[in-house]
Amino acid sequence: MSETTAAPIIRFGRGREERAQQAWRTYFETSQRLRQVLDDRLKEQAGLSVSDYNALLLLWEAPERTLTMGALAKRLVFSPSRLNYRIKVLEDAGLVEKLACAEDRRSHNIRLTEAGGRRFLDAARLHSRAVDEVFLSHVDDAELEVIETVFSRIAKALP
Amino acid sequence: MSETTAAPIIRFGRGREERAQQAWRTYFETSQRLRQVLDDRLKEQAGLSVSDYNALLLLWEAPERTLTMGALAKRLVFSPSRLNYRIKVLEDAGLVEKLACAEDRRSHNIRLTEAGGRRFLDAARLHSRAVDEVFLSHVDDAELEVIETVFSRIAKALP
DNA sequence: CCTTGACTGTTAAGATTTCAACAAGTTACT
DNA sequence: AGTAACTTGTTGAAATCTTAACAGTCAAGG
Repeated sequence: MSETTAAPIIRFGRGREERAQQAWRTYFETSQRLRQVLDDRLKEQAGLSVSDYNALLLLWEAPERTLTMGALAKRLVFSPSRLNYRIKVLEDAGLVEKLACAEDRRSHNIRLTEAGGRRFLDAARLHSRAVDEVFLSHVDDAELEVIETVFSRIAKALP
Repeated sequence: MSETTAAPIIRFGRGREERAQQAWRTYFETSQRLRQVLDDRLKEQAGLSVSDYNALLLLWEAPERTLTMGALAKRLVFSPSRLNYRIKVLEDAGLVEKLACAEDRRSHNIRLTEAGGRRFLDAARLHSRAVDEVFLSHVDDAELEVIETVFSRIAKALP
């Protein structure tokens, strides 16, 4: 640690505050690595980024396998323009199609194509295996329940 | 998917597998939103991305406030070329300086400047407040310990 | 109607990141 | 020494993402 400063902000081993920040950091760094590993693996095995996979997942689950741009942008955490770009890519790859929307002519419906569905299912098999391997297999039931509880509580409180 | 017992076609009630995937998803989505919120907030309040903040944090803690490119790239989860670009930005901003390395002449030492240190401390105050608000304040001690335990276990097992 | 303001996406330009190929320095082996 | 293999970092081009400004549509009030 540092010797020069009189009152460093970062200290270890003192109160709840310090241990809490340490726990945060462990969580945060691991979380980042997890995402990286899963992303690399999915790209290699299925040629999809985790973000694109999540887009397909949301469409797969939606009624008619269809969602508007807005709905997608909100659930993925994407800026409208990022989504726009990404959808164009998925569209060019034939996984998704963009349709005019009758009720609201500003809006566009994005629908999973047949090929997109097949591609999603392939990826889902591989991805959930990877999630098991890097995450779930290291967590017992009680721990998993704590995680589920805590993170949904946090999600509710998020802006 | 379970090979050991006869797998029922129809399951009544959700098994560990389904609940586990649900917990994963809650964790994963919330995790993404957390990062987003903290990043936005730190950018607004201190003009630093969370990634850059973490770079400064690692340097702050290092002996001599100095690390090599390689050491930084590894701890941040950055490709060498991304780190290279980002360090150039921090260098231009005067927060960091790049020095030749005597022991290994391929290598470069990155050192936090005086201004970088001040900037880091400012950001650290704001950031740790934000972390409290969006994360720590929603987690009690027991839960926090579970999280610390689980995520360091996972980190150890990561490739 | 008709205007005003909000909502939904789109675009262009610039910033950042990835990817692949590359240099230079080190290490191990002969 | 001399060479091959590896490690450390850098580069340029292409892909991706952000930001700010925009066009079209809707919805509410006068």
